[in-house]
This record gives sequence, structure tokens and C-alpha cells, in this order.
Amino acid sequence: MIDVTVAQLFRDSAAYLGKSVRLKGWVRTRRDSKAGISFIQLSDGSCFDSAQVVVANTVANYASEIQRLTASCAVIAEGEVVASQGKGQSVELQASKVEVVGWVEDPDSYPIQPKPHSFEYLREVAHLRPRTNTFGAIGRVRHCLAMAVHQFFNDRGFCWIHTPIITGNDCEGAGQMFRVSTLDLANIPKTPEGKVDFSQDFFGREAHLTVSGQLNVETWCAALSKVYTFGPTFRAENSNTSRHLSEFWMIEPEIAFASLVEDAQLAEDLLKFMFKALLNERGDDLKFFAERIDKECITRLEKLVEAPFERMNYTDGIAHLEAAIAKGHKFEYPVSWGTDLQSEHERYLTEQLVGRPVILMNYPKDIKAFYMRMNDDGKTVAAMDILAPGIGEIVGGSQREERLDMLDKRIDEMKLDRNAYWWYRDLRRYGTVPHAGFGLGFERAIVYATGMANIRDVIPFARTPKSCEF
RNA sequence: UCCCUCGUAGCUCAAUUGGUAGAGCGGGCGGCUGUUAACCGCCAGGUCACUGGUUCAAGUCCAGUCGGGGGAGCCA
Repeated sequence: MIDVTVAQLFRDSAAYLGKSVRLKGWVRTRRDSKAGISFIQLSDGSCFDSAQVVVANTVANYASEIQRLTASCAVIAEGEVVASQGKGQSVELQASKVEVVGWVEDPDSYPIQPKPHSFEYLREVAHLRPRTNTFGAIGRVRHCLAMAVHQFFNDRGFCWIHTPIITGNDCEGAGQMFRVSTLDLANIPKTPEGKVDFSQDFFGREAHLTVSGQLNVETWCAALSKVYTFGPTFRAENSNTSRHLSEFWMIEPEIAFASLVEDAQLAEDLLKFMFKALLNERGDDLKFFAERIDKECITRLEKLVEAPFERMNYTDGIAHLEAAIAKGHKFEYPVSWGTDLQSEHERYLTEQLVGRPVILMNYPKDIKAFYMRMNDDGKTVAAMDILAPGIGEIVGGSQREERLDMLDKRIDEMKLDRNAYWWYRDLRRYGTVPHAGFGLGFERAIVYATGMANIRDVIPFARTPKSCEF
């Protein structure tokens, strides 16, 4: 008797023919034949497909238990692997014994049924949705992409740096932060001036959840040369869209002795590596997404992997948009050099003009962060965004300002406090070096790969404003 | 936060100008079949999101509240 997963059974079906094996999993459906046979679709999550377990009425608990099995009952099935007499599967398990490990109480109201459910509904039963086809596939795709990220960087000599989740910087500059505190909310200590006395808080100062590991990872970049972070990130913005989460995962590489050109190439190489791995390893799940979620998803990935990304200066992007307007294309918002692109503008460039991902580079300094490197024209900074059809911005990055005088100038211009950045500024005082990096939204990459419409459905437990039930 | 939209059985949805609340799936029982989202018959299952109002009469009209979704902004 050998323990096998469904994935192993189908991958090496010829080798298992005639062998006695044990499968463990959950019932998807049960079909009865009153001639004395029941068919159980058994899923263990190891691959997209479920296995067919054939149970004859000669099995001891056939009438007492097998015929009472409903969706999601947990069972252990033992028997011989035989060639299937039916269509739909190459092999099946001819059961000699089926042990019911866990029943479903009140099958009448069990929330997951063998039929399509709306994703909105499934979010309300997030603890049970992994048992559906779609979310099982999401789980495996997510894992595959995460492993590909680590393999990509490891192959290229990067070190994975575990940047902190809790940060004492209230100056990371990427948006609203969640406060971390152990103060008694009903009895908050105050200073003589009437302000909250954070010196009595856990860390003796204000603390928040990180909105980016970039500033921290730059310190390790200035010693290990090639580094990256891959971890959770938190934004307390009141964003209610299909592209935003309050807690999401981000990949942030940082490379020393590098410019924006190498940075953009790294981002392109990473995305292509991730999606190649997905095409190679999760064909079963992608096939499902192509059939049920988004017809284009496989061809879109194949196209992305093959063709070079389009590179375009911000200034040229504006020119393209103005040309489109001249030809009669209507945008809701006006286009002019110096303003940030609206969603509709990004969509036009990547979806209509190019039809592939676009790397937009060298943005006006006034719409970008203080740490981005000033270009020689004095008007633009060495920033880049990668815009992807269907989701918009998937990567945001830049070459960092490595010259202390220029960095200080930008900190002052943006009315930030130099002292708050003392250790970040130290990096420019002690062996500074040109360096660059970017942030890749992990869930946005999954959305792109699968064609799932809402980012809340590509993370196991979505955190969004007014939503933290599970 | 702003704009739009939706809320009816366990789930997916229907219910005409305001006039007794319906189907499919799922569940139970029975039938049939090496079945494939199986099929056929019967049965059970509803505070029509909540609160108030208009009306002889409200799932339907009005107001408010709560919740879901889409779009925008912010960004990844």
C-alpha cells in the first residue's frame, strides 16, 4: 500500500497501474449507480483534477456511509489503480476500503456546492473557498509564482533580505500607515502639551506597519550588492477598487552599481521568468483559467514571455497621447506634460497603442518621490513604471539619488525633515554608489497571469477597508 | 472619500401597470444508469437586508441606515 497524491497518480499513471495505493482527500461529488457502484470525485489539492474513486456495494460500509457522502466529506480511500472504463480520466481507484474521516454536518446548508458560485459570495466564506476549483488553482499558481521569484533572484546571486514589518519610520512616503501600539486606547497617556505620549508606548516612539521595504533594503544593497525583499506590505488608504488591498505582498529588488537601464531590464527579466515558470509548471490550472475565467490568459502570457517590453520616455508618452487626441480620441481627463497619467491614459498606451507591457521612464520630478535620482535636464527623475494591459501599473521603480547634496535638496524641496532620514542619508556619506530598484505588486502579477477580475480573489485572505473577518 | 449600481430559499436567479412568493441547482426519499456539473419523480425549505413612510393593498413606490459590487482618486 503506497500513499499517493492525485497529482502523482495522474503524472505516473502507467507506473501505478495494478498497484495498491491510498488516496486522502475531500469529496467533490458522488454519483451513484443503483446497479451497485458509486463514483466519488476525490480532490486533495495537489493538482487541478480530482481522482475518480469507484466503490462497489461489496465494500463494507457502502450502504451505511458511502451512499451518505456529500461534498467536502474527508475520506481515505484504498484500492487498486485500474484503467478507467469511463471517459474523463485515464486511471481510477477501484476501492477496497473507504474510511470516512470527517463528515459534513448539515449538508443541506454547506456553503460550497458543486456548481459555480459568485466570487462575491465566496469572499463571505473565505475559510471554505480554497475547496473550489478556482481558489485551489489560485493557491497553486500563487505558490508557483512565489517560488519562481526566489529562484530567479537566487540564480542571479541576490540575497533575500527580511526587512522589518514594524517600522519606526513615519516617513516611508508611500501612503497612509497602520499604527502599531500597545497603549490602552481607553486611557491614552498625554504629554504636558496634551499630545499623545509615545515615549510610554511599546517601542518608546511611534511605530507603524511598513508600506515599503525599500529604504531598509537599500542599506543592505550598499553591502551585499544584489538584494531583494519579498514580504507583506500594508497601506491604510481607503481604497475601494479591484486593484488595491490593505495588506499585500511586494517584491522589491535593489541593485548596486546600476542605473535605471539595468533596473528596467531586471524587472522585465523577472516578469518573464515568473510567467515562463507558470506556463511550464501549472498548465492544468492555466487551462482552467483560460476556459472559465479569461480566454486570453495563456496567449497573453505566451506573448509577454516572447516579445521585448516597449520602452518609452514619459515625454514621448505624453506626445503619443496628444497625438491620439488630435486624431479624435476622447479622454475624460486632459493630458499635459508635468501631470501624472490617469488610468485611462495608461490603458491607452499599453492596451491600444502598444498592446503589450510598456516601460514608461523619466517622469517629471514633481510627481515622483524624493529619493529618485535627478536627471541632467533638472526637470525629470530616473523613474520607471511598467504598465500592463488590463491592470495598469504593475511595477514602480527608479534609480536612487546617490548624491547627498542632491538628495538633501529634494528633501528640502518636499518640506521633509532631514533628521528623520539620518541613516538613509548616511548611506550617501559612506561609500555611496549609484543604485536602483523597483517594487512589483505580487497580487497584481497574479491578476495579470490568471485574468481574475478582482485582486481580493488572488490572496488567501483579503484585507480591505471594512473587511477583516477571517 | 466621491459617483453609479445591487440586496428575494443553503446557492444562482425570476416575479408585467403595486394585487396570494416561483424555477434551477443543492438537501431528503424513491426510480434508473460504468457514472462524469449524471438523469427522472416526489418532499422539505422564505422576517423579500433593516427601519420608517405612501396606499384598500408594497418584493415592487418614497426616505434613511447597513452590506456587496463596479468606476474614480491614492498606489503596487
